[in-house]
Amino acid sequence: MRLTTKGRYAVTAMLDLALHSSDQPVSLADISGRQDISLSYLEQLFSKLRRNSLVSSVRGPGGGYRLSRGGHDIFVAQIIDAVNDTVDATGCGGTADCQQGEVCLTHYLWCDLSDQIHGFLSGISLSDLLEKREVQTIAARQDARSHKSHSLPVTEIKGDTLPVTEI
Amino acid sequence: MRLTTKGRYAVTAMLDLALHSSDQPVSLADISGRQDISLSYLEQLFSKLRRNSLVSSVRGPGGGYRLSRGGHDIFVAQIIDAVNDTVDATGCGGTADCQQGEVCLTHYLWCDLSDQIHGFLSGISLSDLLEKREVQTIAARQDARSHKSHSLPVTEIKGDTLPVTEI
DNA sequence: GCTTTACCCGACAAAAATAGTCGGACTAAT
DNA sequence: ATTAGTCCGACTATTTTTGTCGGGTAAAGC
Repeated sequence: MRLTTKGRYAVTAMLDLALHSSDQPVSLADISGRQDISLSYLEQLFSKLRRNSLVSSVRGPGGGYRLSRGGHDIFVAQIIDAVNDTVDATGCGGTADCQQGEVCLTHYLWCDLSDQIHGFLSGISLSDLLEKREVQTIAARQDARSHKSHSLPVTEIKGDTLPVTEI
Repeated sequence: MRLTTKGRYAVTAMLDLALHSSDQPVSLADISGRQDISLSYLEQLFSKLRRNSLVSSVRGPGGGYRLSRGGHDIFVAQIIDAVNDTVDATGCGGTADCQQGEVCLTHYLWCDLSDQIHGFLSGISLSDLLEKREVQTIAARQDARSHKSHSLPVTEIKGDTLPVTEI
């Protein structure tokens, strides 16, 4: 599993889709305008998302895309996996053509971590993200009403020093 | 936070360092040989790791690198942050020059996820990974002794379908 | 002191991934 | 028929990754 801007675009687009879901499907042009992602790039991404049956498409005028199922049943890991066409970059491709025991050791160490991250992201659904935001939006509004500070209403998970800019 | 092969190299190298720690520092040439990472690339990575005081260096013959502190006090997130020199790729660089409300909304949604992942990786130390591996190595040995099957002794976290190849 | 072994550092270059373009299909509603 | 949209492949530009090269500097051992 990799975590790049490509995955971010995909997740963002899916969130946009979840956010604007109604009886009408959402066109890529809309998403492109709202999220500032190029239309053609979105086409590439949604082609993969559709093949992984995360979205369904409606062609013709008034067409667009819909989530294939409820947001509570679509997980971040699935989205990222869908657009990242798994290039096995471990050298030893699972089939244990791993040469010296040492190499394999740390290779497996990394796989563990990879699995942990994947498992973590498999537990976060689109709905989870939306609900979280819902709560925070309200909180921020209340906060703004009371003392209009607190410029970045972002969840603080562990009291870290990280800048909240980039994943 | 991004998750690419660069970060994997860094974590792998740090694990190697933790694994071979003794009174003698470990040379990059050793790590390069064991982990099959080019020496010059390792130099680049360790330059950043040193500047982030995750490792300390000893120059001259017999020199090399050491973990700057115990493995239980070095976390995966720190390593990945260190080598990934944070390029703020959100467009709106935190200072809220984010234009239309919509854009900001999903932007923040993504930041949430980013923070969650970061928090998750901030909770995993080098020691955690090593201990986990320790347990599994023993388990695999026992397994091999009994019925010599079970070719990939990797933790199954959530009964996922993912191939255990790449993070 | 000299040599050797390492870290250090910046500039450069190849390769890969990302991001985006273009042109042309096809589909269905109006 | 026209039009608004998805679809699709090929092509290109940009950026990031990955690695090379050449030369430094510090310290140990002779």
